[in-house]
Amino acid sequence: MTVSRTMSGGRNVRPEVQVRVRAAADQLGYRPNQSARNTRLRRPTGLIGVAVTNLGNPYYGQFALGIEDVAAQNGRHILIGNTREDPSRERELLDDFAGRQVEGLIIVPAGNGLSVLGEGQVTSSMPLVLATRAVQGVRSDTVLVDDVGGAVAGTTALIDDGHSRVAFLGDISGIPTARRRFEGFNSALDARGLGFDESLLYSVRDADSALQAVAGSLGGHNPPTAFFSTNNRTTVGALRAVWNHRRNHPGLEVPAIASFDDVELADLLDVPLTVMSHDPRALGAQAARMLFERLAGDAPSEPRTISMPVTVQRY
Amino acid sequence: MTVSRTMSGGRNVRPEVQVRVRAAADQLGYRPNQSARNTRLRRPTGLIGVAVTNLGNPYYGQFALGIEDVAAQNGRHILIGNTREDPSRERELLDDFAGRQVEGLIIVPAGNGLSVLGEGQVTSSMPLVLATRAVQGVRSDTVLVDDVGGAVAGTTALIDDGHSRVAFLGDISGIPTARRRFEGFNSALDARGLGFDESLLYSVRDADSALQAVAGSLGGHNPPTAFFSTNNRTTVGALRAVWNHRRNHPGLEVPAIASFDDVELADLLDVPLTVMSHDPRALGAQAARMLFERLAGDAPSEPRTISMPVTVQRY
DNA sequence: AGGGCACACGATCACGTTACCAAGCGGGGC
DNA sequence: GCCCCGCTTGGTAACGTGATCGTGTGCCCT
Repeated sequence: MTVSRTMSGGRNVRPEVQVRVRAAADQLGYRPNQSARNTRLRRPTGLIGVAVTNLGNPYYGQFALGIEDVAAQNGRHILIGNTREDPSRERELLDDFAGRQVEGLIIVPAGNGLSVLGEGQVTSSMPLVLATRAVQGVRSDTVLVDDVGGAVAGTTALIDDGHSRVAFLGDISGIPTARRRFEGFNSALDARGLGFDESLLYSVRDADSALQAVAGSLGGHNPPTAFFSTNNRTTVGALRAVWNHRRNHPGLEVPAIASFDDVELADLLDVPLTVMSHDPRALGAQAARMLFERLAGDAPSEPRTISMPVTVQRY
Repeated sequence: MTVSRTMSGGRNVRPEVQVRVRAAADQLGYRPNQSARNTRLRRPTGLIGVAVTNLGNPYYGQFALGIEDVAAQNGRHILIGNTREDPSRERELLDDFAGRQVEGLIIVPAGNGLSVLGEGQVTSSMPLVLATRAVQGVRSDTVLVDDVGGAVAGTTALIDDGHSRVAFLGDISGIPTARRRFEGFNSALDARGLGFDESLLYSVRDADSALQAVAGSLGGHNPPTAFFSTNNRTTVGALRAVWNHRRNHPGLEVPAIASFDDVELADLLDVPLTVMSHDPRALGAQAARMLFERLAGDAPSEPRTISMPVTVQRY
């Protein structure tokens, strides 16, 4: 008990004894065992479980950074996992997180609406914040991006530039975010009395496939004059394809791109670019703040949904 | 005990009983408590502690992804922390990791050579792999990047292009990696009988300060004709500055950049660019493999150091 | 019938920690 | 001198789990 007291502040332990205890601890390499501590105390573990769909995407790096910042301020650590958009991997992670007694979860649900969160097993047992995507049937705090509004604004900007034939790059069957952006895209076309040519819908998910799709599209007959790209990965591919096209066909009008998500250096490329951007780090921080508010009991019992603003910039 | 047996495979439990146990578990939302399990078993926790210096840098996102991949293959999870190059934050993280009984550590030591790893407290108690930077006095598995060789090759390429006045962008006092790259840079100059003008050493650490430095340098008298940039952050700043410079001074020779680390889309910018690149994801995966080899007892007792190759590309 | 054996299941304890309680000691007020 | 109080210190139990062992049951072989 004297050791325990010493290690946790030393209240009611003679200073001289504390010195001896600490010296012995140093010499033996003793460190309090958090696992044991947690079993005894049923005290929070100080861990937050975070699951993202693609850790390698700089977007989620910034997102994780935002969470880490806020977590550190609150004396918590983050346990991070990568779902690769795979629901079964998501389930593994959630089970593991639950077993490790994390205090709360911040999850970017895996694609397809097949997220296992819908089953509500984990959900009910601990605070959860969903990020960037909602899941049907799950009532929890959620931080979304204004996908529809952003897509409307970006698409409208394209139309105002005279584009009436716009292709869409994104996996609307697999990724809910892409679906909502498609919604905004479509309603902006509608609002201006333009239809969408279904043959210009390219279901791509990464930079390479987007590059192929755009190159093919520009090489076909009656090519679009602009591309709507749903995320930073597809934008990189589209930019490369358009850049190649410009090089190979000097003098021709350069196709425009509207990109959801910013891409570093894209503003220097001299490709007509409309960026619908938001700050993933702020999004992560917001999600973390909501989680900690709930943990502290400062949140209303009703789940809250916050939508992060999307700004449109032209390059 | 019947519950315990059921939850861990169900050996020697009647199927009918197993069904009842699982039903009850589902209904109660019961999940085995990992903390308790760990105390009882002194069994590994399945956790790997990872500390990086800047989670927001896409470089470390890829690095973490490489670790996560290998960790998942080995049934482990990663606990990730951001040191922000701050040794005291590094200490906090390491103490916390140790207390949580992580099985091993993969650490990018915080800058300044002040990494607390030098004190050897944590080091001795569990397997450790250092990544990208070594720490004086610490004998452990290490995965480095061929900083010196890469810098020599990149610098030599610049010289072969006719550049003799090259500025250096990087924080050589704060970041060991920058120091080694500076070493290679210098020895390449030496080898060709060129000296380095100390006034062209810019101690910058992020994109903004690099942009300022390059802009100032190009605006001064007797400006350099090329810049050696130590990492992807400083390269982004340098590219922007050079790009602005080209726009404002059309017709003038465009300054060249040699960049350690690749930057997405930089190849499209029409700025003479030499990239000394390596794959951070492979680096992370390598570090993780070394750690798991050691955990499995398959590693020689002598610490190993692996150097990841650096390739030079021209754009 | 008796012995042996495989299987099913629960009682007990230990893992490292801390809450709680009890005991010892010294000082101050009466 | 006595009592009470506060500080210090250690004994004990309990957190949720699983290893070990003992007990009970049913089956097969002789």
